[in-house]
Amino acid sequence: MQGEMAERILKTAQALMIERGYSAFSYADISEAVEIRKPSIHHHFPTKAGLAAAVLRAHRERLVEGTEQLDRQIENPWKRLQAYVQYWEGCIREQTIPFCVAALMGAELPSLPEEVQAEVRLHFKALGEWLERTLKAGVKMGVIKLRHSAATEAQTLMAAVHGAMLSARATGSSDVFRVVTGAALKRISAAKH
Amino acid sequence: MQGEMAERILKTAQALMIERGYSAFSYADISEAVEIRKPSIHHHFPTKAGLAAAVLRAHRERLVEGTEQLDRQIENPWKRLQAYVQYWEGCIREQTIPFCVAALMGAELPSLPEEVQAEVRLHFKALGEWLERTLKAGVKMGVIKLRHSAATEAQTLMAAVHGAMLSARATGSSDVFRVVTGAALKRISAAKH
DNA sequence: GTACCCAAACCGACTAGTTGGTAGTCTACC
DNA sequence: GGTAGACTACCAACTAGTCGGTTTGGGTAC
Repeated sequence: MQGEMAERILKTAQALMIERGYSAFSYADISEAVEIRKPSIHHHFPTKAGLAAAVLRAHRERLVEGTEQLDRQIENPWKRLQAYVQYWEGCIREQTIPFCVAALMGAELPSLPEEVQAEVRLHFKALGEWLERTLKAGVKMGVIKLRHSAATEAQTLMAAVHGAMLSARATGSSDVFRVVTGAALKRISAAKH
Repeated sequence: MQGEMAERILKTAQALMIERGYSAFSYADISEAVEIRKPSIHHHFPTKAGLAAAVLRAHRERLVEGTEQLDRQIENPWKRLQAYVQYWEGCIREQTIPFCVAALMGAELPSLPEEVQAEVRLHFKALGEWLERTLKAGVKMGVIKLRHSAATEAQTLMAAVHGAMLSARATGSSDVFRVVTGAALKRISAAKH
């Protein structure tokens, strides 16, 4: 991919975007955290919009890679969804990645540069498609049962995850996230409970 | 409450906050929209944090008034929840209030002034409590049936609404919101479907 | 070996514009 | 004559981004 410094800038930018959103982080903030002069950041990422888009692109690539790995390693589609949700619960609990960058950018969407908006939309599309695919596979295997269309249930699940993230941030506790997403998964499980 | 100009500033500030979030709107923006000089805004709202807090306070007061009205006018608790959701669906469809200010501020919470953070938390608390109260009343009346505790189901419903708002903004369509919240309501309805 | 070239990485100094906020003044009204 | 509301003029701090220049390490021709 790119050099080590570019990688460090990307990582720091993501952390700042997650903490503050797009317009509340600056090149000066990154400069301080990465210990590099401000103009040098422009050398790696000429514009702020380009940097934010790169952060989102990397985030989406990790999503795709992560879900593909789940598809390979876990046979049961319901447990794949559980693993996805548990991954986020860990991130929120440990405060390593306390929010999804793309979801946060989604909230600020109208004020974002077109370049960044496009990346946000791609993330929602990619996540929605994986959820729908996985739900359908679960129904086929008899481990998931749905009351509505797979598309609707996928959107419902995504909304539950994003909404639970919001509540977790507002209340300052990962418990809400665990409880809400846990209930959402239980609801579509075909196993008796 | 206050004077007419203060009211206009509040209204404009809310619209800007909903569109852009906290840090991406400025006194200059309000000045242009309301047609008043920038320092005159400081006369009504000395600080930006105070203005944002006032916007959230007003928003919460409308929430409390609105839900109290629903409690009085609609006997069936399930239909009260439906009315609440339909209100938002209309706002999103007509793009009058395309997002909940408090939810958006919740996403940006860590970067907000303490004063504003407190108001955001109060909103989540007030909404959660009304949802829980209404769910319990519905169970008592036999129009709602729950699979989990009322507290969990209230948090689930709130997450569905906020997550659906996010998806609606990201996709630019109110359909997602209608479908997701519709499914969430159907799920807790005691009526056969 | 060494003289040369090049591109990537980096930096100090700077720009034009914006930010939230202040000081002091003017005016209209009770 | 006091007060509320609005104004002009201003401030220091910060914003993304630019400019010209230096350092560095790797290739390459002689």
